[in-house]
Amino acid sequence: MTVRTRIAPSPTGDPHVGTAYIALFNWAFAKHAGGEFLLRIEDTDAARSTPESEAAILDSLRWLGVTWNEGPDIGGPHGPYRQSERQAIYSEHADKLISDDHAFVCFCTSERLDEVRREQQSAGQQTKYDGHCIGLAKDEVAAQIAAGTPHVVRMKVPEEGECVCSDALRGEIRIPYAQIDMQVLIKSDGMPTYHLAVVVDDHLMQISHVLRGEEWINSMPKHQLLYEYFGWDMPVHAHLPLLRNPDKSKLSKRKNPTSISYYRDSGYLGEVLANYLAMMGWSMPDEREQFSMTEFAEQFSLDRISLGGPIFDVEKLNWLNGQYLRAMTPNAFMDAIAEWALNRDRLAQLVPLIQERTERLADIAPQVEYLLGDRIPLTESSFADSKLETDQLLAILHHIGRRFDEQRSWQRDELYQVCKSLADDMEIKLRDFLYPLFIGVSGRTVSLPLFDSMEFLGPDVCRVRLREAIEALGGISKKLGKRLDKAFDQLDRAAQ
RNA sequence: GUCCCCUUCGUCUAGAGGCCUAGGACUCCAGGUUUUCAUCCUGGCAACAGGGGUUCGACUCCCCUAGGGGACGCCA
Repeated sequence: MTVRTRIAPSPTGDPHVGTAYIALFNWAFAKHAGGEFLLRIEDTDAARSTPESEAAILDSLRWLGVTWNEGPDIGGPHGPYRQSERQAIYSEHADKLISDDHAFVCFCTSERLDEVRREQQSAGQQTKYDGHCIGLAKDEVAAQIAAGTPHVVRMKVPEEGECVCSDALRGEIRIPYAQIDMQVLIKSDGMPTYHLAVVVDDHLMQISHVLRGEEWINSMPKHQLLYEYFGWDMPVHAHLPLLRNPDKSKLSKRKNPTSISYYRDSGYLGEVLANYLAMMGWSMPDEREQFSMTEFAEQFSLDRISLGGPIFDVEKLNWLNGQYLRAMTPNAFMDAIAEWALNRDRLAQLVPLIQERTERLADIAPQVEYLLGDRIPLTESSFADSKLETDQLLAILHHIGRRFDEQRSWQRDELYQVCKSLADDMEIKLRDFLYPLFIGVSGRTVSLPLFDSMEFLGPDVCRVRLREAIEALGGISKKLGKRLDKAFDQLDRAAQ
């Protein structure tokens, strides 16, 4: 049997280092065994998936040196490789489950579900579907569907006993069935949920090994059950440890830059990020720390994975990047610079901003200083010219951070709208409101236009810089954070 | 709250019962090379979460406790 692994990213945002991490390991595992690695797009969340995100993810993976044998861009014998294009396959399989009595149609509204959840929560129970629709008569179901009542399909789960699953890294894992919810398999929009799609696709695409994040361990029983219901063999599953923030929580953009584009734009090399990620939770037999992806694939084995969740440590990444950069020939180094900052795409973004402000070409460097490199470090005195008090500045930075967290796209006009509306809500003049953002982003009171700068820098860089601005102003304590969160929520409610 | 997973220096890790006086790397500190800085070299600080077993012997195996993390969505 050929080893076949996959990465199945969801195109709902910036390409995440966690995705890259899992992709790298799956890739290396397949390559090591002389097998195949494929890419599948899990875009069943119709509301959040975008083609832009998909393109960015593919691009990022290529930048890291990951290649695939089958995928949405190159096709293959098991396509299509976009789940949104496989809807018929999923409904067919869901129907099979219903007719085999392994699944049922459910008409419960989300309001009722919320209510049930609330009750269970206050009673201290774990929240799960209460089985309301499980016993509905066939003709009633048919009538409701004919009448156009919105509905989902849920899987049945044994009420008692425990599920014994196997993880290639941990051995047996036992989870009581009482813990397992009657998972929705088909959403009311007709799309499958992850749980149905992943099982159906992994089977049809002949995936032999699934390396995925630890966060999925608790879903193994659902997946195993589905494999049993369909009468299929289950691929080998191995759950990789999760990348962590410095505070040990799961890596998140609020606390750490997580988008691969951030690392590329900040001047890291793709091969370095890949090398670095490869030593998160895995080590070379000879403890070498610098190695290529080819060497990684040659040496890779599951038994050298350590399970403690590794903290993503920028210091060490910096060191590693320096090692690579300094080891280059001057020619290669020149190419690296040109590719990073001075490629035509990047310049094309910059030119509209700087050309009209330029008398001599020598004026360019100071103008773009904070866009191509780090902006100057901030202190409290950086904000001395503000008309507002420190606590107001902190409130602005905190609140805009919350708004930015929810921001999907990062275009200048949208950023303007977000700021304008928050400034209005806070009843602060836009000019005064924007001041701490200017300082935070550019480190200067005079700079290129703020929103263009932000678009150029991207969300992760902006988040980091704004966070540093907050620190420079004395930081936000837990207590203050709570108060600001509350104030922000009130503002949000008032605005609606 | 319920369930699941994890636990070696601050961080990434080596270690598969005696090779461990626990090794390497990053960070930090000290010294050296260098017109400055950086690089580079040398040295140093620093860990087996705690408690019980099993064993002649436990960082390694088992149990308990503690701590950390994750999951509990018509998100993936």
